[in-house]
Amino acid sequence: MNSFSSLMKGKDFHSITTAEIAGNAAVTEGLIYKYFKDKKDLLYQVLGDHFLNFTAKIKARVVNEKTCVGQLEVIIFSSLESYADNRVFSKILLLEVRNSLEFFNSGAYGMVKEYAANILAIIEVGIKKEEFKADTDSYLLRKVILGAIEHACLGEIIFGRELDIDRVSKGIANIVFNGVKA
Amino acid sequence: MNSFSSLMKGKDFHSITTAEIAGNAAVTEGLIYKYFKDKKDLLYQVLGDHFLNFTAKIKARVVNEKTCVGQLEVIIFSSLESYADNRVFSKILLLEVRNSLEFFNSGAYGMVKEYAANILAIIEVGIKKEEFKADTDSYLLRKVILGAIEHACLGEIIFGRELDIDRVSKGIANIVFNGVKA
DNA sequence: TTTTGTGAGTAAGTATCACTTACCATACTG
DNA sequence: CAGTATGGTAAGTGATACTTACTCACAAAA
Repeated sequence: MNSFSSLMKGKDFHSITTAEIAGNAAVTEGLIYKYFKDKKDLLYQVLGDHFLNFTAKIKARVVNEKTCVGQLEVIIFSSLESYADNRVFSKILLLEVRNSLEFFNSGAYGMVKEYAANILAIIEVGIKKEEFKADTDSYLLRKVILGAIEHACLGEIIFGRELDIDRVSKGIANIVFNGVKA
Repeated sequence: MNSFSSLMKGKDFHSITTAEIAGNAAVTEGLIYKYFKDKKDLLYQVLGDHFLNFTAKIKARVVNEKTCVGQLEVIIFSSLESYADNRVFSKILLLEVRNSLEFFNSGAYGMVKEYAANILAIIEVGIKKEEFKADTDSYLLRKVILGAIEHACLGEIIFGRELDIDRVSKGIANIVFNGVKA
């Protein structure tokens, strides 16, 4: 998994060969298949590993926030931060796993679902506590937030652009919470 | 291209073989390489084809709208509609092409850039015309809109869920323009 | 002390593909 | 009619994900 992770820093999943992974780990190709069902399974397990840290960090920060607005702001900031700090993680999650249906039966996807469910719960509490408008569509709000986060990172991941996490996270929160209409 | 397109309805890019594409088109594998540099080039050309219709439809509709808010609403609605009506197009654009850097040198990506540039231009006019707050970050607003559109379609594309285009497009516009804070 | 079982590891395949090469035939064009 | 694109094929080839059959170390059991 370490060998694969470090190779992912430099190229995409498809252009990394099993021979390379094995060579880089100083074992033979066959051994990979003692521990992983196939190459994709290795990918999903590496993603799952990263996702554990990702959610742990977010959870630890969210508990310090009293308001739902504050909690969502923390989630937006922390997500952007994780994506920016961890290229391999974000490359896998945003660019590599989605094109194959297998992923959605993997353990890693279970964690994604949990993360998403958590956001939804916060939004629903926010509506009850009247922080948000009563007619807010919670699923849709989640989509807008998640979509904005992911799209904001794409340029950084694909072209290696710099991302001003603080500015972008505040900007997204501002648009979503207050709107842009004059 | 037709043969490949119809195969894409059922499975993902990687699990479609050149033999299948050729067989389905009743030609031999070699012929594919007379017209396309490689398998990915075929993918990009199919995407480019679809993208032409996509942008044509949007442009025709946008000219009928006077306000920038109205224009953006039309873009959101039309984008969702195209994604929903054309599974192959959206699968390719949202799930298949991004994982490889080659795409960003392809002609299809040029069209994506144009579409994105168009949205940015509308936002900037909107700021000047004071439809939007003066301190609106136009790039960020575009990211939020595009991210929301794309994320809203993912469930539909991946799991085949139904998408209520009218409700979702109105919902996205409402969140982005008016915000959700009570 | 002997036996048995198991996990770590390997070497040498094999099947599948994307892609190439060397041809063939037909229609148009100067 | 010669020459040359154009549309097409058949038969490779090399890379690569995955498999198989095997060794070895070593620990627990007998």
